[in-house]
Amino acid sequence: MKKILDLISEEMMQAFEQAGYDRALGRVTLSNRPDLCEYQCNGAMAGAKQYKKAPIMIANDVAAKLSDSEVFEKAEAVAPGFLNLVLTDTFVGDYIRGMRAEEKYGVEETTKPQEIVIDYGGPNIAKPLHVGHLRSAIIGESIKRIERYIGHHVTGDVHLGDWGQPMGLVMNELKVRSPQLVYFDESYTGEYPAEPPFTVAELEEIYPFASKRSKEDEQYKADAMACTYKLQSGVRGYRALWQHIIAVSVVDLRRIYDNMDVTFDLWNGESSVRDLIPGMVEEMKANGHAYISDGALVVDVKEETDTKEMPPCMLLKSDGASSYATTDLATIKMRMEQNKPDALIYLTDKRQELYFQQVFRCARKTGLIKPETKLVHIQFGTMNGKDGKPFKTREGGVMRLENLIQEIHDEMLCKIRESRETSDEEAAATAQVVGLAALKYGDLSNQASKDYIFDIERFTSSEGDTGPYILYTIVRIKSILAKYTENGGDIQSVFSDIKAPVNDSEKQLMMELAKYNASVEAACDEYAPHRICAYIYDLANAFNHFYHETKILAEEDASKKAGWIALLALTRDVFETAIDLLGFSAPERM
RNA sequence: GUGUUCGUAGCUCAGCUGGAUAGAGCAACGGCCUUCUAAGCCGUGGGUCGGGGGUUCGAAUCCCUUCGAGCACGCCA
Repeated sequence: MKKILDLISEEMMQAFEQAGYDRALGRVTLSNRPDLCEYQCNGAMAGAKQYKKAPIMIANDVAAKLSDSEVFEKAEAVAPGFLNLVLTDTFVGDYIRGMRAEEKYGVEETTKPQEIVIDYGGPNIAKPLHVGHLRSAIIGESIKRIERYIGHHVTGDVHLGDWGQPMGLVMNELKVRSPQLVYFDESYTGEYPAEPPFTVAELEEIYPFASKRSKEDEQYKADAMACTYKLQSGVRGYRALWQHIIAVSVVDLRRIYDNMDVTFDLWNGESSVRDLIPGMVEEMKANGHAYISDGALVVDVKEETDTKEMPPCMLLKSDGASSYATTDLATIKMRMEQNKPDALIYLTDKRQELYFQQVFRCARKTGLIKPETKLVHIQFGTMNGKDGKPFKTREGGVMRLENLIQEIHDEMLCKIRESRETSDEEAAATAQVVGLAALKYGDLSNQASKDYIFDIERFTSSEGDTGPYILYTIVRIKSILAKYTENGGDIQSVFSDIKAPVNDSEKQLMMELAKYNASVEAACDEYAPHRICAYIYDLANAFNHFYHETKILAEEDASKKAGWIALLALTRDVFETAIDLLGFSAPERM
């Protein structure tokens, strides 16, 4: 279905053409003076030079051609040369009825579905998720859903950090605490126990402990590095123990991500590509891209047009160990082989911008990817506290993601208790749903690339541009529809009874609904979930205004009422689809 | 130092390829519940768009400059 702005522009372009002007001047935009008109066209002013005519004369010529338009109720030329436009009720009503008839409410699926791998989440094994992991998970999940909705084939990969020094640290500490474990007996040849010798809680306590000690104790650090080496070189017991660490961690990670409605198709990690690294490095050496510089093996990624220093991409450190870039490059190699992607998307903190430039250039230069493969780094800003500095706990430490979610949940529960009587069970369930929406909406409504201030009070409030406000609006619609059904109405039978709007607030609501396809497509093209947030916020305002002005269930004119119920059902469906793209859902009541 | 992002109302943020009086929300103040969820709606006050130049009929938006802040700059991931 064409976008409403395109349809209107088409009508306007015809008028420009008929009046003897360049049709390209007929592009229409949303009005920036809603008190004067709904849409506007500034083409007459843009064309003034070209035709050596006063803009207002051009505008008058064009307006004359639109006097009997079926699209424009009013097309008025105003000084100095604006064309102020108001749509006909019929045109708006027809457009909305058209939306209702389509499965995706006017959004057109792409004609060229792409294979996309999106790399987000990025948790580390044996380390608890903290607030730094929040944005990657939330934004990545939303972008994945949006790209899928538009028709691409998307694979989400969590890309675990499961192969570096942290693994050695944890294993070494386990060895210090329980040297008798069979995993450390290198002469042991039997089966290893199926049960892990530790719990998640222990694991999470061990890592920070070991990390701290390794910075103070040289010998300890050396032992840990030896453990890392034994793991990476495949010593049986260490591999078995490592498997346990991964298994225990992943169960816990899945639980937390599940609670956030974040799901991954692949749970690959850095270790998944360990066997690809030597071959890849050899290849890069052989084809002359990689060379030794300051003892390290690097690939030059400078380009002529660079205005800044561009350090080379490092494949092997001077001690011969692989680095972050090496596993990322090997992962690209693996994905090219397994997924044959048209695009690879990464979500990380914006501080990694330069790093990803290096990796991307290296991948292109060395032919790891096809020339037409898109590499996209979506970078996001920091989540800050009210002081504008990176978010910390009251004690000044890094806050665990679980604790953050718990705080939101508790705050939400409080608000529910204040506003209405419910069972404990329902209150808890509602707090869960609304809290998640508050958190996700609070994050996604900001432009991803910018830092933002995390404020529980603000995010959980139902006033203003917040998740709870959106959900409350949806709940109001659902409530009316539920009552309509209770009173014997059948929503399905009036499904497509949408009529031309009868009052201004209804027309405003319809015009907001009509922007759905353009908003979703913009969000998709720009990888910008905040576009959808802005859209549903406007939609919620338009609906609440309409709701206030119009008594729907009390309406006696059956045909009018049927039209409104149909409009409400569409509004609800658009809302619920949109919030699903953002990664949350609405309760039935709140 | 080099590069990069940013600076819009007391606070948090919009502002699409330059266009008519710079928009929301929060906070403040004032209205609206016997009628579909008041977690709502309506209204009022509040801005030299960091400063200074320039391009343009027209600049928050484009260019230059200056001040201020964040971030990144080969062996951490």
